[in-house]
Amino acid sequence: MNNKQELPWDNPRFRNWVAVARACHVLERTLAVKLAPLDLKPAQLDVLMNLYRHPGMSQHDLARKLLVGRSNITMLLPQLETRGLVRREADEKDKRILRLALTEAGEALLMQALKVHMALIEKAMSQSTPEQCDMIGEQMRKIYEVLKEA
Amino acid sequence: MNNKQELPWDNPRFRNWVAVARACHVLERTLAVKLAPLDLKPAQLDVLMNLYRHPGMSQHDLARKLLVGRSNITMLLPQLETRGLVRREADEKDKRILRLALTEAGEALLMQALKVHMALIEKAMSQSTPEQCDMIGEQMRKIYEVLKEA
DNA sequence: TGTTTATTGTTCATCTTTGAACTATTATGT
DNA sequence: ACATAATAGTTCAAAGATGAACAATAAACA
Repeated sequence: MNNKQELPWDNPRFRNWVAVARACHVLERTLAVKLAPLDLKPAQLDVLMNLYRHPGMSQHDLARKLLVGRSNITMLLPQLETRGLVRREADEKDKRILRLALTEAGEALLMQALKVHMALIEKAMSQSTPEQCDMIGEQMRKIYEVLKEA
Repeated sequence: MNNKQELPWDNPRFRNWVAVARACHVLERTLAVKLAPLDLKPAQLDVLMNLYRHPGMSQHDLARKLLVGRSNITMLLPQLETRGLVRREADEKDKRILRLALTEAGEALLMQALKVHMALIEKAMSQSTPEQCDMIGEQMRKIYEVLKEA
């Protein structure tokens, strides 16, 4: 029995995916540093971004979008609410649900943070041609679809 | 002053990078689930993989490879050492350094874990043609190089 | 209607991760 | 040689993430 059949490192798919993971990791890390002056962490930025795009989301919806547990959201939101960045109000029809939205301050801070985030992504993705960039996005969306219900 | 200049979501680079991040996140999450039967976490697998490829590494080297702090390694290794997966021995010339290597058991477990990891990556990357796959890897390596010293 | 099942959000104990301060050892510069 | 700086690893306290158990509410169904 040959345990070393074909080492993963000889497999292009493996090597290339490792590169993807490393690029992600280093960008996330860099983002955390650049976001520090705004007193914002990547996870918090993710929340603000999603609330901007989908105002009125429930915490459950948000958790699913962010691929984290509901308890994570519960722990994350009070910080943002206390800072006056996020508003939380009970749904009229379904008293279980809390509807989430950005405040003006939240939106303003988001815009600042987006500049930082955008600059970083520009730096990263400007390595590729527009065609390459779109192709990468397309493949990644496929991967997400394939894996999300596995 | 126009705060909404061009919203990031209108920018292909932004949207495509978000897709990359999401794909990474969901694959990492799935890997954690599939690795659970081996009582191994993704972070631990990363350690085993690196020690397999670079036996004799120091903890400092390992931390840099994994993009984590040194203290993280200090907390991570004793678990693996106690389970008999990793060996740690002092360097002769430089008494500060601990040289790391896999044990036989560590290598055996790594091979099992790699099958799981490989299967997952196959599932993800088989969405793309070999050319697309290589291109993605190439671009991601560029991104890593650009960002790692920023 | 009344009972059972699902869903939303919270709590809590546990495990990770992190960075700053610390010790021990080696390198550097005078 | 001696003082200073740099490096490897550890410790520790604080912050984050996770999942199971729970309370409140709503939905399903008999």
